[in-house]
Amino acid sequence: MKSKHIPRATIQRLAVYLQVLEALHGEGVEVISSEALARACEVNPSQIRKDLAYFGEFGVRGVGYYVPNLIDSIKVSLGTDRIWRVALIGVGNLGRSLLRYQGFPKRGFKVVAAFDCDPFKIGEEIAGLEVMCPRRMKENVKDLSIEIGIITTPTDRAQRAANYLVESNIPSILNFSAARIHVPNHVHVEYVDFFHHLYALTFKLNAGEFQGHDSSPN
Amino acid sequence: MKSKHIPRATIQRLAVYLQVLEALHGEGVEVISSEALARACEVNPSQIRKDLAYFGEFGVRGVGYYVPNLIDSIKVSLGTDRIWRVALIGVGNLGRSLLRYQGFPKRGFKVVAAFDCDPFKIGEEIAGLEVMCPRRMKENVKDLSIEIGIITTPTDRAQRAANYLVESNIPSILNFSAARIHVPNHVHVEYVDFFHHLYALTFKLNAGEFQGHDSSPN
DNA sequence: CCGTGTGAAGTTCTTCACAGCC
DNA sequence: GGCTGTGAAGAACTTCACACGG
Repeated sequence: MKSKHIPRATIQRLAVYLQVLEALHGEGVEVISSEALARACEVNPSQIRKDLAYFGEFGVRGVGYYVPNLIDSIKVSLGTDRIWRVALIGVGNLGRSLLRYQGFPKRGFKVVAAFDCDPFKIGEEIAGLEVMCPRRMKENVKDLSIEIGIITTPTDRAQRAANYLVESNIPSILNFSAARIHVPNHVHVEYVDFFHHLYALTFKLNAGEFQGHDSSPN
Repeated sequence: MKSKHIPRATIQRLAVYLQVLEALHGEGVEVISSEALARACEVNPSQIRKDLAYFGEFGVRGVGYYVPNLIDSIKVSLGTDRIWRVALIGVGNLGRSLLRYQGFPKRGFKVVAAFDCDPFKIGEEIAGLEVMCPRRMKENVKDLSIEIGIITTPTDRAQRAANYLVESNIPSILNFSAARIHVPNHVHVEYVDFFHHLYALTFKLNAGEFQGHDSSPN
């Protein structure tokens, strides 16, 4: 199986497999079957084999998957076998936290530019980066080959931030603001909002009230 | 259509509709058709009607949806027509940011307890909450009727944090750590990890390289 | 013999198309 | 006339079941 359309859910699961595999590798696990990995990830074993099959044949029949190999293969599949260069726009609380966050490099990302339109913030240095004016984004970013823009502005500034990123030819956007943003078709957008997950919980909790709380059937 | 199984994707979309509707209401929009809302949310109009139909008949044929009504109906559907009480465990950078975050009340949540096992943090006051020892969680939480626990510990402490929450009879968990956690069946878990979204972007960017960057066909 | 890789079957979710109602 | 609500059709995703190969 090769180069068909790949479900979005597959990509999300690959990210989960990767995390779990790295934890297992840290514990010294060298080989794992789809069944064991499935238990750890709480998915169906066939699902794992199918997900991996989109990208190649990484396992050994009768044996399983060699963990370090599989980690590398998934990284290649997801495109995180290299460092992606990121710009951030919106240096509020969240923006600052992300700029200071240490975990980007080992996951394959590097923040190389920060923008905010507040004159009091422009020129400030955070985590080794000087905050710049977004009006000059295009020229400042030209030689940085930035592939991802992160929006951490307030809701009402998000669309303007997106416009700056698009004008600067940044081909993809991770949007932490609560606003829906509109961009040309060739620009990829992902939304991050943990309230969506909270709503998923409140919905399930509400539903559970009618069905009664029976305990785990094990 | 009533009380069938409701797709998880529907819940996520309802959260999006809610955000967009609140923005529109702020702009003075009083009535909206599924088609107009669909454009704003970038989904199919039938999808919206179907999603809403799971919960009732909120529209008027020939007219559309009355925006304030629809906002209220979606809140009831998601269970955010009231305040949910939340406990947080893990007072690191992320935990502190969340404790200080002002946006919970208007989305229907209130953080009422904070825990960390670091003796230097226990007793510290953050945003009006005293950090407590998780070993005493069960007794401290008994009369707080907490329904959601948020895990913001480092990866290697996440399972222990989850155990404390489960022992304290907190029925649902929002996990910001990178660890998969294992809990009894009756406990609901949601995972928040923005790297999943970054991987979705790197995957699409990689895929695009082979197909070439053609511009928006509009 | 065991676990992967994969067509086929099964299930779930989305979109269509139109009846029903304001 | 216009837009919702919804059964039916269609598309997408997941699971099964077994052939294949180490």
